[in-house]
Amino acid sequence: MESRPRMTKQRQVILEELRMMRSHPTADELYERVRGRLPRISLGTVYRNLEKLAGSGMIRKLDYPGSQMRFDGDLHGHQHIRCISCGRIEDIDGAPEPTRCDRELLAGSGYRLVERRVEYVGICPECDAMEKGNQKS
Amino acid sequence: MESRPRMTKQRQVILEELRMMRSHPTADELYERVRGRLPRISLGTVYRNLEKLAGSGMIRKLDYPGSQMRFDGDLHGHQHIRCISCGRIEDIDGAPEPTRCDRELLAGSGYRLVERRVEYVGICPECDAMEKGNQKS
DNA sequence: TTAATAATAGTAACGATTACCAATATTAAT
DNA sequence: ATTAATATTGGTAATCGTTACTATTATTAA
Ligand SMILES: [Mn+2]
Ligand SMILES: [Mn+2]
Ligand SMILES: [Zn+2]
Ligand SMILES: [Zn+2]
Repeated sequence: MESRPRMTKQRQVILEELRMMRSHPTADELYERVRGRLPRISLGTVYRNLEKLAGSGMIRKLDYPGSQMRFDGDLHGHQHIRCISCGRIEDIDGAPEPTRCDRELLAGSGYRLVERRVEYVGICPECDAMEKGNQKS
Repeated sequence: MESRPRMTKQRQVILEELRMMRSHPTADELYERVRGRLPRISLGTVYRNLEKLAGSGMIRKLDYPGSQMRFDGDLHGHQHIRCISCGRIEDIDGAPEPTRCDRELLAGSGYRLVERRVEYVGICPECDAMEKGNQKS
């Protein structure tokens, strides 16, 4: 009835490569990377394994609105900021997400609060410089 | 060079219907609704107009991770909570989004903070009751 | 009216993700 | 090592929300 996961070469390499990267790659970015070591791997396998690994808590899946999913091999508690210009996601080390008057705010809704996500959106230094360069007005 | 928007029957009806609805419909939900008044309208027209209306600030576009876009005809400043079970989005009237130690947190990143989104995720009363009913264990 | 051109309906294309399936690799037991 | 059970794979097709295309129509200002 139950099914034990098997540590395949593909799963191993995907996990290793993701942990090596400091960035937060999309599935196909990671796919390209992994192909360096396993040229015959398929994109579907990458998706499948990322899903499994995220499900078992070995990696983090980051899904932000309006962009494809990204993955994080760093389980250390940290926040992220996303660049609205290029989509890059950077780590923010620091205090865990704060909580406050949320209870009061939600009191009337009848909802059972499961998660409170704080999403930071900004412009990364590179894009900022670029925008300042191409100023039209 | 410049282009002035035209108030077509379709745009008018889409805006009216969205403003009437208290829910936060997806494009195709709104499409079904609008077809009651304009049977020959196409889904593409609904998408196109929602985009235009959102761009000009006449409606709000809500894009949450992992689900299709939703739209809000209510411009009054308010927050939302989304049910992770059924996807429904409900209004939360109350204080505007708080801000605090964010500056400090972001100081080291070099990013220019554009927006700080607080997303509430929970279980709506209906889904909560349903889950309590279908308990397996 | 007229002319200029947004906007439309219908449909095809897109891109990220998932589903399918016969072949293969991993695991645990022999 | 051999085996048997089955999780996983590679390759590909399908899905689904959304966007792009295009000939035709409707809106606007003159
Ligand atoms: Mn990270
Ligand atoms: Mn709302
Ligand atoms: Zn950037
Ligand atoms: Zn619900």
